[in-house]
Amino acid sequence: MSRGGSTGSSPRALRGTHDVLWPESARWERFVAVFADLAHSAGYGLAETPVIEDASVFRRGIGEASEVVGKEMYEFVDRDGARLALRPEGTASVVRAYLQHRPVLPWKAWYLTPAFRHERPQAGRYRQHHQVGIEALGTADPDLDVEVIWLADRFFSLLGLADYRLSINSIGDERCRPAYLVELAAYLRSRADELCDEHRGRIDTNPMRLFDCKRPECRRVTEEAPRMAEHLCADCVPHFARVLAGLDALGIEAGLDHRLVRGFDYYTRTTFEFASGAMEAAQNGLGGGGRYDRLAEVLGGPATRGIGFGIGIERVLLACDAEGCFPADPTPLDAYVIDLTDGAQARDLSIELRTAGLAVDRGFDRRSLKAQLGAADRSGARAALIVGDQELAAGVVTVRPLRGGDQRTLARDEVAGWLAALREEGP
RNA sequence: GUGGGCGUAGCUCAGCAGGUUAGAGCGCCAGGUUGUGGCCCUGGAGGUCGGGGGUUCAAGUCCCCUCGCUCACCCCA
Repeated sequence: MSRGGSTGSSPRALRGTHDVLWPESARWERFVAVFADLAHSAGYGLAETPVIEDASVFRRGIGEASEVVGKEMYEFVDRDGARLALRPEGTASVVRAYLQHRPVLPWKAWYLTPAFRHERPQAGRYRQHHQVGIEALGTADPDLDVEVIWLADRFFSLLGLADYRLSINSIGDERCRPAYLVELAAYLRSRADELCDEHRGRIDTNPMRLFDCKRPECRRVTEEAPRMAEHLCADCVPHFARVLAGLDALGIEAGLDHRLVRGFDYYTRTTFEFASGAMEAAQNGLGGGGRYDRLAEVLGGPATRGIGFGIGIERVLLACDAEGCFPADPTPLDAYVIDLTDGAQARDLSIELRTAGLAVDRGFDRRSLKAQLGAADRSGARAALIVGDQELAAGVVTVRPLRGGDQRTLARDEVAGWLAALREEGP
């Protein structure tokens, strides 16, 4: 098969996108199920919102000066002339949905979504990746910050991950940050000639963005920069202290990182990130989040505080691979029906058993017994059910365990019970 | 956006210094076993050697262009 994109070859998934097929997809199903159960256990309900939004939702929410909006967002004009965008992250959409429907506060939601960013793909980085996340709106209580961070930490441990670390910071609020930004910008201007070209121009538009830069020249400057955590106001100081105390009480280790400002402009106060220690630094970010107490206002709604996080599914599965945890184990079939007559027996028996709550596949095309048994073996079914002319005439089914055990003949109405018992026995 | 590596069967790859109809293993299909999977044996299907152009008597092999994949930088999940 041609791997080229030239004439004559069949279509491929677009660059940076990928298919997740069985059996690998079994892992995704479990991943999402574990997350959903955890979210429900803390009072979070599913929020399913469109992946496509008016571009302003993200431009205003995430920030015009952010990398994601500035050079990565999929944005286009549709047939009606509207400026639309494919969601590059989950939070802005959920807050938009909150503002539109105004559920009673506090409001807690979880989500599963693809996220689109136009970048050059590499290991663990895609143009369409997938995230699960939660958002909680309507309270400034720092214990909510603790709950949210605990949920992320709990999720990782439920997957069996152990080698990861939490970084945390507070980046202040509308009361203390403006003065800090003035001081920061002044400091950065004083050392502007030492900064990388790309970030020198950001000093006045968005000085905190420079903390994200990994180039050594910028890092040297930002390491010695004034720290937000040391300029917090009388409201932010106790908030952050309460968050740290809560994490400590829960036994969650958090490393303070004064450069942790996150890539989206909507964050206030608490910001945090989880990184795997089992992967290369280029793709070790498992997830992150923080408070966004101003986001609802930026999107045109009433002041509504909020906090949440997003977790990258592909990244976390890579970390699981690196740690050898959370294996994929597809749910096995209870039975595979083999019909040696005209096919009507497989048609009717398989549907009868499925209706009774069993997982059943069957052979098609009237293939030989040997071929159908081979297919039954490959299907992973616990048992093969054989109906040939002899069984049909006698009203029975030959049942053959495929993982050890003796073959026997059962009356047709005994088969479902026998399969249920077989399921109870083993995996 | 910038740079490196790589494109031969569904998958993993071999093809020595350019030389007849391009190979292996795995997988798939069929038969050996007229109704019994896994092991074994035999056979079969499956490839415009990513695409285009060039050099040559001759190109999977050499050259150019192009597309794609991949890894890294940046940023992030």
